[in-house]
Amino acid sequence: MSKSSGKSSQKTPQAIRGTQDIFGADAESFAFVVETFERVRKLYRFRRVEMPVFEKTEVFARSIGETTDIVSKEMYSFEDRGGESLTLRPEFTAGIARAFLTNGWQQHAPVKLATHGPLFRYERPQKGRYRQFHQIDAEIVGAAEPQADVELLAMADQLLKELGIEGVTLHLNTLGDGDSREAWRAALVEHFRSVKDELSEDSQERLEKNPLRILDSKDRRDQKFVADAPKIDQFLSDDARAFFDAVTGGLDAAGVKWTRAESLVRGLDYYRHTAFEFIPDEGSDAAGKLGSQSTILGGGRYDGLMESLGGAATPAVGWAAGIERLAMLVGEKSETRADVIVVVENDAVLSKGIEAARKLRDGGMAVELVASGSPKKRFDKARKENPKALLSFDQRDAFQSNLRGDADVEASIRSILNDPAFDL
RNA sequence: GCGAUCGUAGCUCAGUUGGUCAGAGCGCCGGUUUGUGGUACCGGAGGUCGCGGGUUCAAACCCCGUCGAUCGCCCCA
Repeated sequence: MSKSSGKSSQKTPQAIRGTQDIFGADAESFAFVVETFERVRKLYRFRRVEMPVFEKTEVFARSIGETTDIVSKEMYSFEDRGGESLTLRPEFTAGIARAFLTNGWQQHAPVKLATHGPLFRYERPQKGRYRQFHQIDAEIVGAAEPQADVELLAMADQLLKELGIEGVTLHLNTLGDGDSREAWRAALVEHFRSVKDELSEDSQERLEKNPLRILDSKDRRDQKFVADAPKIDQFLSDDARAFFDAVTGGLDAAGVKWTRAESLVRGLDYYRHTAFEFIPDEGSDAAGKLGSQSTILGGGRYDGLMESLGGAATPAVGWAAGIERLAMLVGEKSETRADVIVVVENDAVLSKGIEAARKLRDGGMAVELVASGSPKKRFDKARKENPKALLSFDQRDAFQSNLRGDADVEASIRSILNDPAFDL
């Protein structure tokens, strides 16, 4: 904005609530998370998949569960010009299931898939929570065996380690198979209904909508009833029991530390068997950085999902993690230093600066060219950036150059600009 | 949808019981030191103190509304 033009009378539009413009150190942390995920995912041979950001609304409505908050009030839905209801994806799993069915990926099953990108949920923004947020996601589709759960969790565990995130523990539970889950749910409803009047207002409502979530309640009034609520273990079929034992046994073999969380349930209707969340330990550094958003990676098995979309029964297991939350835990990632800053101290030698910068970049060096502003201040400006080497060009009586910096970088520069014209 | 806190230059913030309170640092622009130098000095641009009402002789400061941000509840990554 120049002095003569002054301020425009136009009002600058504001960013949409709950969206973010990520820049600088935060953007570096974000990129570090994604790059680490990409690296680890390849170690486990998960295949990259790109998904559309929006789908027909029914993809999410039918798979996630009509009564969940996500579907009933948190979706970004709109009609396209043909009058069809479309929705910006609130999660990855439903879209992946749809893609699996419509593209005939059964032929690849079991298939390990990984993706990442933006998701959208119409919620109140707060710490670590946005309306447009970003996740990394991993799924194994078409694998019924507990070994798939183990592999998936081992990858998650290794990812967190490679991100350098400490003080986080895998909380693990089983919801049993469909019948187990329903029996348990019925018993829970009965248990809590008998003390309904003593429950918190929120939990009285949960009793009708989503009784399993009463187990998660933070309200003191609910906790004593949660303690002696029926446990899923009482309702597990032999198969479900064996499945869970196989998962925990595999985790031990893989060296993944875990803890049983009997009251851990996930909000979405499609989960069966394994449910898990990586949660910061109480009082840990990580817990402090995340505020009230405690789960950094969560998922489970969703054997019933494909059928809800009209496909054949297909077992699958997956997880997702919020990139923003992970980025808060990986610490400051500073932007990389320049290898060289080329300073043009006199505009008469500008072309020489441009030429040198290009040649150095061709040679694989990260180069910044400083050639604007007060000529006398360019050098100091470059020094402040703390490059590995500093190359300055000037023209007084004659062209002259000056190079100083780390010995090895200096040597590379001299060999790349090995031309008398640069006077090195 | 509900609650709490906050909203002063591009950025981070000062502004005492309402009366030179429109400021500092950083950043930006220009200049000095006639120089091979990350330091210093001088000067400049830039703000209707989120917006709109109200109280008052007088409001950035008090009251109401509104918008926005932040944090929390619900829910969830």
